[in-house]
Amino acid sequence: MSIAKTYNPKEAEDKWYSYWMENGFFRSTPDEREPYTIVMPPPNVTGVLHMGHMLNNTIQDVLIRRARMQGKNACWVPGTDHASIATEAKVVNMLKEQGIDKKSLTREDFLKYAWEWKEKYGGIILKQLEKLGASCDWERTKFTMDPDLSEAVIDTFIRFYKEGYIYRGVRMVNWDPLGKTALSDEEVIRKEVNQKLYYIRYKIKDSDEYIIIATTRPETIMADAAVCINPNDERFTHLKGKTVIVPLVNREIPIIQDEYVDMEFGTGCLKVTPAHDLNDYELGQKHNLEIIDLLNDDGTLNENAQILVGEDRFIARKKIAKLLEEVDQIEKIEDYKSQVGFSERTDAAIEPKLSMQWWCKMEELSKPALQYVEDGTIKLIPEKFFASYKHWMENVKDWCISRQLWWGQRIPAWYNEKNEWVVAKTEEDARKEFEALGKTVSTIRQEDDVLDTWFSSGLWPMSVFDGVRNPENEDFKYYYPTNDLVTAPEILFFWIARMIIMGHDYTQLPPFKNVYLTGIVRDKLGRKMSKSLGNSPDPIELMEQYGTDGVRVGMLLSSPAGNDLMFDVSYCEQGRNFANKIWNAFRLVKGWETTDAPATEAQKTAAVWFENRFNQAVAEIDEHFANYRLSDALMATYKLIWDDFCAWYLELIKPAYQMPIEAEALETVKALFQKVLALAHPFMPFLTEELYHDEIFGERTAKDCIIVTEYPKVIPFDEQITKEFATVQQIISEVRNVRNSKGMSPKTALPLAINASDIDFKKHQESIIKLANISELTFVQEKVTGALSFLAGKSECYVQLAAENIDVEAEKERITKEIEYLKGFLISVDKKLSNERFVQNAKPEIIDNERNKKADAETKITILQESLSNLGL
RNA sequence: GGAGAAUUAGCUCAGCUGGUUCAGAGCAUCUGCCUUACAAGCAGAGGGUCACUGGUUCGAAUCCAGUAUUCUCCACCA
Repeated sequence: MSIAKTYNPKEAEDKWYSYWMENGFFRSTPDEREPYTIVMPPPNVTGVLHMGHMLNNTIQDVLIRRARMQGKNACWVPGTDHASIATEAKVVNMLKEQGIDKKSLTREDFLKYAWEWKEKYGGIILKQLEKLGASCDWERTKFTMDPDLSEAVIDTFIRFYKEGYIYRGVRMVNWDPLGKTALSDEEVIRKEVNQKLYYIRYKIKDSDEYIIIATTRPETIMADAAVCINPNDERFTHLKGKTVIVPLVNREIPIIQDEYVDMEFGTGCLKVTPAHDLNDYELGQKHNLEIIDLLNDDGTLNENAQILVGEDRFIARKKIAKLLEEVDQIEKIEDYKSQVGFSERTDAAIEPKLSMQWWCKMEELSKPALQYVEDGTIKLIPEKFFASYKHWMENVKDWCISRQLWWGQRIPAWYNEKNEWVVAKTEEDARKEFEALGKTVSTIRQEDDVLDTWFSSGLWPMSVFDGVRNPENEDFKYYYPTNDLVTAPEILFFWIARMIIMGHDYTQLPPFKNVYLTGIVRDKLGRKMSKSLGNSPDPIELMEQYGTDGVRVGMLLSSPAGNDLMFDVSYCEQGRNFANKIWNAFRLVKGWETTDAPATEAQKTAAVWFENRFNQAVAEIDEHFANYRLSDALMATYKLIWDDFCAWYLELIKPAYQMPIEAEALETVKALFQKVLALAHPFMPFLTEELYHDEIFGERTAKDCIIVTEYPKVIPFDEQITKEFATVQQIISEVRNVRNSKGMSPKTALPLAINASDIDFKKHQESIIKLANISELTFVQEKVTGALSFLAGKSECYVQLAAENIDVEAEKERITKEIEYLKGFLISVDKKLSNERFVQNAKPEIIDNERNKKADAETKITILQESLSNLGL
């Protein structure tokens, strides 16, 4: 036999992936079948895929493959996301490394580089997904900046604008001085940072007195508009109505009063800098203060600062502190920890900044989106995420949707020479708009504003089917709403909430029914896998090493929904071993010669049992899938194959060495083998397809592939068969144990007697028991003396050994121990039963159960005690 | 500061509405085996006061309260 001893994944993977593609098995077009749709969360084109993507897409592939096999019209739409700021930051960096400054480029030139980047990395990503075995409909591959998707984005902007959800206004925004763009609240990551708290003396005008103010940001003092105290603060009553002098620039500012100020914190005095702090801004509005913006877009000081103009804000901070020290206006400096916002993408410290931006009103829009999840129209899996979803939805603020970038969909606003503006899809429309408003326009222009990436990905489930531009098209009507969305909990607000909001606004429907939230892939130490830590294995390398199927199994084995996954390569090893196990089971069957004979009694019994066990497992697996417990579904499959199929069924029907197998038994095992493979296919697509096509299973037509073969259906099974067989398994196990404990070789045949007075297994199972290398099997009506005994169910079994092999003392001890345990057990049962309150309160079936336990234990004790006394003979 | 979750074997996790699936699984460990599909394997074995303290109950890993530890999300205190 020339078949390899271990499974070699490489060959099978390349072969079958292209075969599936060539035969269009991933393709989906609307037909009369029930659709099953998943849209892939589009990975960013910022780089290559990491383990989190791999897990995510493996889950999606398992779901889609299973649905496909179940006869549904399975459609998995792949794609990538342009990831506006993230990609632009990467491209800018890449250019910088080549010595090119973004500023030196025109918009068009820059976009050319960006598109090149997208082609390169988008391509790598799609290749990685192929390697993973992802069975998506590649002909539907979309990119969030494809012309049709971009048009959908622009249409939506205009729609929302007309509906009154989008407006333009000057607000405090999160400004990223590195990306030089505004950010939404969600794109700001707060981190605790060690800072200094500077206590600065402000001189009170016409007085020798100073007032001391604590701040972490001395570089902003030149923009101070007031000093604020709490009106209830008695320490400062005498200062009411006075003014103070801002140090260094000697500007006079008022002392105002507001209860906002916390008397306990710092010195109880607050400097108010409306241009550079959200709270100060609000205070400034309230008290009508001057707004002095002293920062440029890139975080350097502008001429409003008067001093240190052009200096970076962090350098300026130190220098200001020094200057203040020189004029003796620093009281003290303390170490201080506080939360500072950082840009999610560029990691620059965020600057609160007043800026004209586009905003999306969220309050109205978010209501139906909350409703869907609240009433179960959309199910979050696991449910625990509902609480934070609800909280976010109920407290959502307006969404800043404009970004000062080039890479993205341009905001369709047009400006005339007077800076008046209209919203319109094209320049032509814009001119008409202006005309209609009676405004002159000679030159018309757009600004460098693009839309937040999440504005476009929010449309994803609709736009991939062209449902925004053309809601009546066949694809959209057929595939939408989609079924399952598989993604990370981190983007619950970024993405999921916005898809629901936008989907509802367009269609009055939820965009999907179930949201499966996967965990974060962490390393063994519990750290999130990241490039910077270098603790993330390269997924491609892993697949090379363990096989794609092995890696898929490895990832799924340890990832219950919503829980983080402590990833370790040992899981992949387990996956590889499992693939190998199936491979070798196949080798065994393939190696059998046949003889034209009917199956033996034992083979028939084993087959009946396994088929029943199989059906039982299918039901369990189905249940697990219904609850999105994929790791449990996989484990059930794993155990069915490894324990039941290989360790029991195949061992039981196996002919003696180099003997042929009965043809009938072989046919049965082949049929069952194929069913088992079908069950495993969603998890291990390549191995199962490879084996499915082996000649031992007969000729296959070109389209007869496991990927589209029928997935095992849930059919009734007989629990009694499983139970009876369990007794047989126990007997075989015990006999092995006897050999093991006596140091005998498995080849030693032993005689076995079973006390059939209380037989709870069928006689036809005799044939199975004999397979445990039993020299003589007898059924007796009474005790057998001078033998090792054990209980299987309620039947006592005896293995007759030569006297020297029986250690009477050890046997006595063993049996005594068992009796003691049973007696203790009996006492606890008796205690319950003699407790009046128990008998009164417990449900009747519970009481019955206790009575049965009691009877059982008593019987066993009797049997064991007899054995004990027999030992003495 | 607020909210949520978790804590069960060495590791990763199951244990639904309290009572034989109640103390489980996989991996790892240990002991035998290179037995003729597979040492990436086979046959066995050991291993847990169910974080802690109370409460409810005839009965608690399971329900309640508190404590401790850990994690996640949200939040503008200078």
